Amino acid sequence: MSRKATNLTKKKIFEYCMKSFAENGYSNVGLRNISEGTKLSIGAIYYHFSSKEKIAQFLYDTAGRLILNEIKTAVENAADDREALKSIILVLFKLTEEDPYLMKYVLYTKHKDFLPKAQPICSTKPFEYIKKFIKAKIKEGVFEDMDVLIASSLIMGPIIRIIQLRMDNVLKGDIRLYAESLLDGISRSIFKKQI
Amino acid sequence: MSRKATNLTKKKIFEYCMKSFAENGYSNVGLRNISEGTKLSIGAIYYHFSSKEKIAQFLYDTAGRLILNEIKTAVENAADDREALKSIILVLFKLTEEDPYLMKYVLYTKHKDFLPKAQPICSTKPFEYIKKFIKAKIKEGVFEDMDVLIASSLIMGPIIRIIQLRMDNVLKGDIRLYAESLLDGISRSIFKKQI
DNA sequence: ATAATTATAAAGAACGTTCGTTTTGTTTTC
DNA sequence: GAAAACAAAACGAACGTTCTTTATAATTAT
Repeated sequence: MSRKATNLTKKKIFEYCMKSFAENGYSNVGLRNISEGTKLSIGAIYYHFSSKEKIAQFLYDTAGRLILNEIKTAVENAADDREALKSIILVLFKLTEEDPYLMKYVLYTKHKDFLPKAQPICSTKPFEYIKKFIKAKIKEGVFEDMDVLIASSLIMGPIIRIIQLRMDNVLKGDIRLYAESLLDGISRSIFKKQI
Repeated sequence: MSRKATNLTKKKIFEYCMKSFAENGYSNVGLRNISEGTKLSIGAIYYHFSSKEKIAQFLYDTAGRLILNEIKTAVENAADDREALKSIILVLFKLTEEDPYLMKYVLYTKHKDFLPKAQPICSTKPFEYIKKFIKAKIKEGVFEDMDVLIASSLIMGPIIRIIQLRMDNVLKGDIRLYAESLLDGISRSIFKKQI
């Protein structure tokens, strides 16, 4: 089956580039690096991707889609609002622990460097979805009444920061252990007080 | 005055590179770009900096020192703890508005890409200083008792996030207008409740 | 069913550019 | 006239991409 073989090599390119771009930066990874790392010829790589930029494009789209799906199902299956928030934290923390290169690629790579019409990370699909969720909760009166971007920053800011601390190896252990404590802090900052 | 002329051209290189690295990314800015942008020859640039990497190194150190000083004086002159926190926010927001390229360079540039033994942003001097401040406040019982890195994330995470939203032009206006609202949120998450 | 043909997949050398750096030379400044 | 400041050409290496060739698999014809 040639199709299967094709997909396998494409996956090999995908995985190596995700890892290498995340670790070394897009500009520091050349076609010859990719060729060595995947044990494929440059010709083979160009057979599957028409340019280096297309690889990055593909990584970006795939990563975005994956994260969005994970968050979506987590939020939709949550019992209440606090659980939904917890789910978001845990999904992102889980991805950080189990697929760190994906997370590094998404959060660290300056996509503007190679994607011509770059949408900043914060305008990407997963974050747009979360923003909508927050907007709804403010309208419902669950969250304190404030600018949605402030609320979004109060929620996502600390989460992303912890993830970065983990990726920079400042935090050495599994960050899922911090989820509850972080959730407490975030909750205090945005949930409306009970009277 | 030859020394003065030297410092002027060095400053010209400094300022153009700060702006250009921040906007286009270190790897996308070549010596020929710098030469054009500064109206200096490549030889002149190499007379002042022994390598391209040294320029980035110099920018990094200068920016770090500048931010640290601004934060230090702001915190030391604050009347109380809440004011200190507010000062940190306002100093960083002010820098974002008045020196956006410096802020972009510090927050966006992947320093690991060109600085061999890269210390992550979070371990940089200004952030270390803030971490110490937070640690003290936890010990004093001013902040809730929690892991210092969690507290640090709850404080710095939202601030940095707002700054990024501004730099990505998602937030269009002066972010200092959001300082109070952000401070409220952050305060709720970390200050110990009064009984 | 086997042979011929055609796509597909992969290899690797070669191309033209651009990169950071070096070298050599010229103009200033004291 | 010596040192400092700048200019500009040239260097080798590395870059992304293209081109030509070869092996393998799939399809068709006999």
